[in-house]
Amino acid sequence: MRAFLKVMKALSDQNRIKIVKMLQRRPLCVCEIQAALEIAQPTVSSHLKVLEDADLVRSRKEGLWVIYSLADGKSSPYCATLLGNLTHWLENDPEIVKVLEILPFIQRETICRK
Amino acid sequence: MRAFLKVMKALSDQNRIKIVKMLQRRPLCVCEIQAALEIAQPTVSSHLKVLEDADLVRSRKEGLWVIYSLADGKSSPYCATLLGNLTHWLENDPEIVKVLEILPFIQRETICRK
DNA sequence: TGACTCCATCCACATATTTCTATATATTTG
DNA sequence: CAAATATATAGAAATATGTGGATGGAGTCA
Repeated sequence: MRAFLKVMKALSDQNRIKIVKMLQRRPLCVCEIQAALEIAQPTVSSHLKVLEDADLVRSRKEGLWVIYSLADGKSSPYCATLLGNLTHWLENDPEIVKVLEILPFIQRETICRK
Repeated sequence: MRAFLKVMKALSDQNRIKIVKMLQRRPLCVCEIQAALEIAQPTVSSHLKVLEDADLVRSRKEGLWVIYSLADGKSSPYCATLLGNLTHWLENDPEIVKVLEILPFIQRETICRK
């Protein structure tokens, strides 16, 4: 129950849903997510922590960056099923479409000076 | 997005999950839910309102009672899918098992004096 | 009509969540 | 080592949420 509620709560926020949908396209560093969502960097870190605690997302350090990507979903049936559903859910949602459209123009090299 | 988040938030609370799982067994009046969850009646009404606003649950008046039952899920793919998944999810969860075990002993005739 | 029962709403309180600013940590580079 | 950059953490403010007591409407029955 604990794990289930954690997953549901993690997916109950608009910004976190946007993050998941973006990560379905490609792995992203914090900078890129921040640029796409246009919110403060600590807010992004906070949301990523919630998603990671729910095992929906995983991270790996790569030099100065931390690259976030979707989890494989093996930790629980909730993660697997919901991540699966989210590949087609909200695909036509205006807010989601908007973020996914600008995603190709967000490049790590442009945003992060290093 | 709005509807999606509404459904996810509705299913992000332990008591509301218990209500859904109980309703999968049989329709229930507010009294019966209150007896099973052992919480205050306004709290039950509050949770039922959240579930109903998310189209996960529907209600019909029957004399003095208001009988709540699961929605058919046709209002959105989120409702349909999640209600479907919840028929087997959490079936072995200790908290859920406990509520479902006492459910047969909760009878409207015993609890509601009518 | 009047007493009684089921349920929803109102209100207040406690807790949780979201978000930001400021600061700290970690890594790379000069 | 020192400066610069990416990210995390701490703390605070605003908002949202869960909860229960009090109240009132609606229906039932004597």
